[in-house]
Amino acid sequence: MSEKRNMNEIYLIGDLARLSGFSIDTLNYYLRIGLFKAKGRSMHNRYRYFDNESLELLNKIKEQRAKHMPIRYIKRRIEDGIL
Amino acid sequence: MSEKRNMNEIYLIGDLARLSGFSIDTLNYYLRIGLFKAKGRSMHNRYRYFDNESLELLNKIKEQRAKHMPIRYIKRRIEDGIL
DNA sequence: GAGTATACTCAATGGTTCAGGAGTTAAAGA
DNA sequence: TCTTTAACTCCTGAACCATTGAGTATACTC
Repeated sequence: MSEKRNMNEIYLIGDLARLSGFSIDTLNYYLRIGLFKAKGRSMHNRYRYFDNESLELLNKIKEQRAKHMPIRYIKRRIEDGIL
Repeated sequence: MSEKRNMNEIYLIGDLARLSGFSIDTLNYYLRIGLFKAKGRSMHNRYRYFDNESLELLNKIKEQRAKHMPIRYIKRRIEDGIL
């Protein structure tokens, strides 16, 4: 009942933008610089898929950015598994 | 290693068409008449998601259609859990 | 044989995604 | 102050998806 993990939702970038509050442009930028990655991709049209884990990460990124933490530091924290 | 189930792939209709051999038009028709259903949908753009289970069902449908089994019978078999 | 049903197939419209590149604004550095 | 850098933001073109409605070929029914 109170399980929060594994809702198994799937999102495309537009959903992720709506749910995270970031603009699609910002998300594309973040993807371009490798701040976060898609969980999968359509082989047919290269559309990217995301899930709730992507969303959780974006929420953390949002918090950090709200505190003016530079992206390069956020990126390192993610890579180091701290975030 | 030899697990065949739960590959966790996600497909859009174009992928499904390529993988199943049905045309997108045919798949849209099958969806329209309810022969099979999408596993999910983007709330943002209403794109439909499918998975390997969808693909397996389509392969069964393909077999039946190859034997000229009318769609209404196939549909009933699916509903009855026979197929 | 004419009419109907089945199973697609095609076409049009509108919104979405991607990739790439260029523009912008504010802050930091020299 | 002038120049860079950071972090977006905007734009374009090609491909894709959804929906709707109309067209078609074959099979079935009367």
